[in-house]
Order: sequence, then C-alpha cells, then structure tokens
Amino acid sequence: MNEANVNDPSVNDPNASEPPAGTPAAPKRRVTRDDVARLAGVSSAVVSYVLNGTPKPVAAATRQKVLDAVELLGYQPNQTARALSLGRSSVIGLVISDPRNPYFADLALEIDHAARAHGRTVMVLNSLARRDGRSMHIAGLGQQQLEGIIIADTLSEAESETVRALSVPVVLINQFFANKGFASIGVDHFGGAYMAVRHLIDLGHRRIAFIGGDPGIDPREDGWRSALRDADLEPGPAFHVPFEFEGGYQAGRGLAEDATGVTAAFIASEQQALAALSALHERGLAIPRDIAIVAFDGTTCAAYLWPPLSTVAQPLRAMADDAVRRIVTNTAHEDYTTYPMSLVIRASSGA
Amino acid sequence: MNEANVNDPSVNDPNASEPPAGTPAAPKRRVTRDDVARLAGVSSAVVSYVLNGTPKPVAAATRQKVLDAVELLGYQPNQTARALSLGRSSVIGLVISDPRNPYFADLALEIDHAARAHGRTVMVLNSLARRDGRSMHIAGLGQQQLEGIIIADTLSEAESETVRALSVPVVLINQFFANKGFASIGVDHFGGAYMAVRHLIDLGHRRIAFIGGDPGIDPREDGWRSALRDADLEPGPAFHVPFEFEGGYQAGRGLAEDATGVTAAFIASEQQALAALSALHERGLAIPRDIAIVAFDGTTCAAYLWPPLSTVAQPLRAMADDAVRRIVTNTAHEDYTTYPMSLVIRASSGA
DNA sequence: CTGAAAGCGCTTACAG
DNA sequence: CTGAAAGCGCTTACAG
Repeated sequence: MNEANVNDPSVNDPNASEPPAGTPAAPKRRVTRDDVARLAGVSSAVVSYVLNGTPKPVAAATRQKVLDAVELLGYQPNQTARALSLGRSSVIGLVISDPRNPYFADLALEIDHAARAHGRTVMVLNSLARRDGRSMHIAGLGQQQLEGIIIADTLSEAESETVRALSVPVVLINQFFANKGFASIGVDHFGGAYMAVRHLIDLGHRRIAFIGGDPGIDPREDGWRSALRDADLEPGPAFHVPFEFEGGYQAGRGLAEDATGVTAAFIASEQQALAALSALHERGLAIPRDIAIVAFDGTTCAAYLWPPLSTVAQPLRAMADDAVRRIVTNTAHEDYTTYPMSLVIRASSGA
Repeated sequence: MNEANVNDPSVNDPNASEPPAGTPAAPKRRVTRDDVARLAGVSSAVVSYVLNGTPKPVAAATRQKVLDAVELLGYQPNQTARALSLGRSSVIGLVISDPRNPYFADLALEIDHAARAHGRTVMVLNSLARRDGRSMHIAGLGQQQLEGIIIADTLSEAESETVRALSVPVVLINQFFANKGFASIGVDHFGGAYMAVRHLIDLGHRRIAFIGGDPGIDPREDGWRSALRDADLEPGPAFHVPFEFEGGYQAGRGLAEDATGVTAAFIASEQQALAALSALHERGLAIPRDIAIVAFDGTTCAAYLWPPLSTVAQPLRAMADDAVRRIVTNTAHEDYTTYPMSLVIRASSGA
C-alpha cells in the first residue's frame, strides 16, 4: 500500500472540488491572434484581415505568411471574443419542447443541416422543463448572444412578450397560425389533415376517429371534421390527450374500447401514433383490418413502426432551410408562410 | 394594385438580404451594465459585485438600489462578455451522433436537467454530419468558449487528439471502455447484456440470437456469448447492423428468416429494436410467442412499443448528474466509471 | 497594403 | 464599502 496516497487528502475524497494534485488541470494557454501575428511578423489586425477577407485586401505574400502561422500554431479564433466585438455570434438557438418527440428529432437534424450549410452552429434548447415550474428557458435566451432563434413551440403571452423584446431575429416554426409580430412558418395543418382523412374516406371508411391534443385550437381537428362533413359523414369520436407517448397510449386504449363502429383513425402526431399502436395491438386489434390509421408529420420513425404508418408528411428540409435563411439574412419580419404536405401511403391505412 | 409597392425594389424581392423598408430591423440597443450603474448612481463595478456576490460585500442600501435598477431596466448580463472576461462560459456542449435515436433523446433530456440544476445551459451538437464527409463538428468545439464538453459518441483517433488538445474539461459518456486521457462514463455493458440473456435463458430459451452493431468491440456481444456459454448453450446467429432504424429493420428480417430454431433475441439498442419489431411483425411472427425479445437502454420509448420491451436499463439520471458535476467542478481527470444496469421486465420477453 | 488604437460588455485585483 | 483601470480576444474605422 502506498502511504503517500493514504495521507494525501486530495486522493479518495469524492467531494474534492479540485483535481487531485498532480493532475494537469490543463492550464494550456490558448493560441491567440497575437501569437499568430507575432509568428507571421505582422500586426494582429492583418491576421483578422486575412481570416475574414475583410475589410482590406492583403498582399499575397503577407497572406501566405499568416496562413502558415495559423496552420503551424493550430490557431482557432475565439468565437466569444468575435461575437462580443461583432455584436452577434454565429450560433442559432433552436427551442423545442421535448427531444423525445420524433418530430423534434427530425426537425433538429434538418435545422442543423441547414445551419451548417451557412457555417452556423445550432444550440438546441429544451423548453419542456418550464412545465416543471422551473424558470423558463425562454427567459435566458437574451443572455446568450445568439445570431437568431428558431422556436418550435407554442409560446404563452408572457413568453411572446419576452421573445419580442429580444434584439435578434426570431422565427417561429411548427405553427398553426400567424403570430403577431413574428415570422412564422408552418405546414397547412388543415389541408394535411383533410387529405389524410379524405384518404381514409376514399378507402371506404365511414366512421373515423380523431386523436390529437387540446380541442379548440388545432386546425388538424377542423381538417378532420371538414373532410367528414364534405363527405356527408358524422364525425367519429375525438380523443384529446397530451402530445406525449403516454397520451397516445391512453387515446389508443380509448379507441380500442370504442363501441360505435369506428374502423379508422386520424392521429395528429406520430409520437402519439407510436403509442396508440401499442394500445391497439394490446387489445388484439389488427391494423389496418380492424382499425386503419393515417398519422401526421412524416418522421423517419413512422416508416419503422408496425404497421408502417401512412401519413401526411411535412417538407421539413425546405422549412428548415427557410427558417435558417431568414435568420442568416436578417429577414425575419412579420409574416406567415405555410408549406403544403404530401400523403405518404404505407400499410397502416390498408390502401 | 399599389404602384408604390410595385416600384419599390425592396418589396417582392425574395433575394433581398435587407428587411423591407419600414420593418424595424430591431436596432433596440441592449441594456448594459453601465446603464444600470448610471440609474443606480454607483460605479459599474458595484453592479457586478451585487450580481455576482463577489468579490466584495456591498452595503445593503447600495445593493437595493442596484437591484431596483436591474429590475426597472430589465437588465440581463451579456453572457458573451462575461465569458470572455472569465475565460469560460456557463454553456456545456453535448455531442451526440443522431437525435433520432431514442437513447440520445433521453440522454439529452437528462443532461439538460442536470445542467439546469447547476445554472448551466446545454448546447447539443449532432456529430452525425461528419459521416457526410463534411467537416467534423468536433473540430469546431474549441472555438466556442464552452465550460466543458460531454461526448456521447465514439471518437476516431484523430478526433480524440483534437478533443484532448482542448483546454476545457471533457467527459466521455456512453462508453464501452476507458479512454486514454479522458474521464469516461459508461454502463456495465457486459453485465447488462449478460443479465438480459440470462433472463431469456431462465425463461427456457435455448437458442438466442444477437442483434447489434459492428462485431469485435461491443461488450454486449461478449455478454450475450458468455451468458450462453455459462449455460452450456451454443450462440445463436448474430446480426451486425448499423445503429439506426434501417439497421434494426434489416436485422429483424434476417432473424425472421432464420431456420435454425431461434426462439429469442437480445437486441443491443432500442432504436434497432423498434425497427426489428416491425420486421418480425411483418413476417407474421408473434412476440414473445415465436420470438422473445430483451433490449438494451431503457428509454422512455421502449415502454410504448408493441409489445412493450423487456430491457436492461441505464441509470441515465445518475450518469447525467455525474457527467455534469465533473464538468462544473472541473474534476474530469482520467478515469472510467461504470454504472450498473437494471432489468426491466415487460411483455416482450414473455416472463 | 499595413498598423496603432478604440471599442464590444463584462470581471476583478488594486487603491482609496 | 466603493471606484478607476486593466484586461479578456477579437473587429474595424482611421491614418499612414
């Protein structure tokens, strides 16, 4: 046994807030622009000129000396300093409520992809926590010097006020309606739902249920109802549950217990659909034979459920490109853009 | 038609990089610490003293004046300036490969939760894109002045070098093994897999398949093999596929075509399991009757699949707390911590 | 084409 | 207990 260790209080103390003596706590000084300038034999301003291509042209020879020094030193500009100086960073914030929702997962991936194409980095923030009664993440948005913010969530009035007061471009995505004072992007929820339900009607279904979130605000429920009305059909039962796995599961159970002759259902999100499928299977119902299903979103996940989901898909790539472009070009003025959806037919609808 | 608009080139030009004339391009100047100081009638240093509680005590009356001014002005400290001054921010980077993997979704949520408890913000970065042949996100990590970085991914040698050179604490999570020079956190993959397979053996299965990623490095495959050997059983077929939905689907198809009498399978991730279930159902196999399944990870999603997955679960909350704590306390020195897994029995194993 | 200098908004040793 | 001042690492008008 090593007595030196036994006697060293910094060892074996799980509460030590310092690294044990001997561990190099990495005081490796970062390479700065001055280091590059010194090595290249130029002023530090010239380093900026070369790296940013602005605001001045630089002689080819000088330029090369700087580039060589950058390479040799492995210099990486400090983005924090750059952001402070410029008044903005190249980080775009993305606010989603819950990363476990397959829709937000796909959205985050597309936003990331689009941002990267512009040399931007995405910072994903989960707003779910505010429902824990903790301080809203939204409130902290102003502290990071973000280049812009994309919010894929529904804001309360107070939150809208907070966000509106921010001095950076904001784009609201995944929105049902125009939002006063904001650039909003959404799909044609009504039209998509209508198309989904119409598909079921065309397949011969006469009693079609709805599974979705809170009643009264969601155009998808209206789309469902309108498609039925236009076909002279009565609306089937509507199940209003939270947009979470558990909500979908509960709705699926409700649907399985239905005794009114429902043969099909339109489910407003694939996160709900995933769990609703489980509940239906649990009750021994076959899909699409006993209950045909069309979902909404068009996530990657939907193709790998059983049965694979027929769904109306959002053009996420285009929407993400649009949102990012409007941040980057600072054109996030008030308006509302809706994108059309497309019907993707798989096994769950029995087509 | 409005001629004024027609003649205004700033309108209707989709490529305009400026907001249309008239749109307030938000030159609302941010409130700074100097504004607060002026209003409170103190020096700007005192504002910092009050807000940070350091390094000096402040007279109660002065303190109140500052607090009032902060409140009145709605002052929020500029975190960029703070980070530059302090040499570190309060943002923790989390690198995951693919947000669509339910495991990473759950992990991101737990890391976020833990970080918030320490007043930190999490910046989620997707590393998936590097496989597109694009520049690695990893390389840019040094530019953001992050307080620390948590990496839930397998690094190449070159990436390890890059990360090791960073001057901030780094914690590797979801790791199979110790990583030279890094603080690594992982579950007992071998033990978890062993437990999963043992569960199937105890249920009477004699021929048990494996579905997972590349062979040769994953302790879960060893755990599967060892549990079988210890029970004097031959290993069943092993399906090696990518950790994505499509991989799981292909493995499921392979398993469904198996003609060697397999009655059960251990699946190394729930993302793969989700899609494998679909393939098995597609071939008309009943679970657990024809094929019993135990998965690995313990995500939220697993409980809502059909049938609900028996699985060995990772103690994500504890692991996330640990990772964040080591960043915040700067104790991310080299070591390897493994956490035990727990068996969660649901319908898929037929217990 | 190149450089000295001010400024971005903070923190904190140092001196009163 | 309070304040003047230097410094974090950049960008960029301004002057040579």
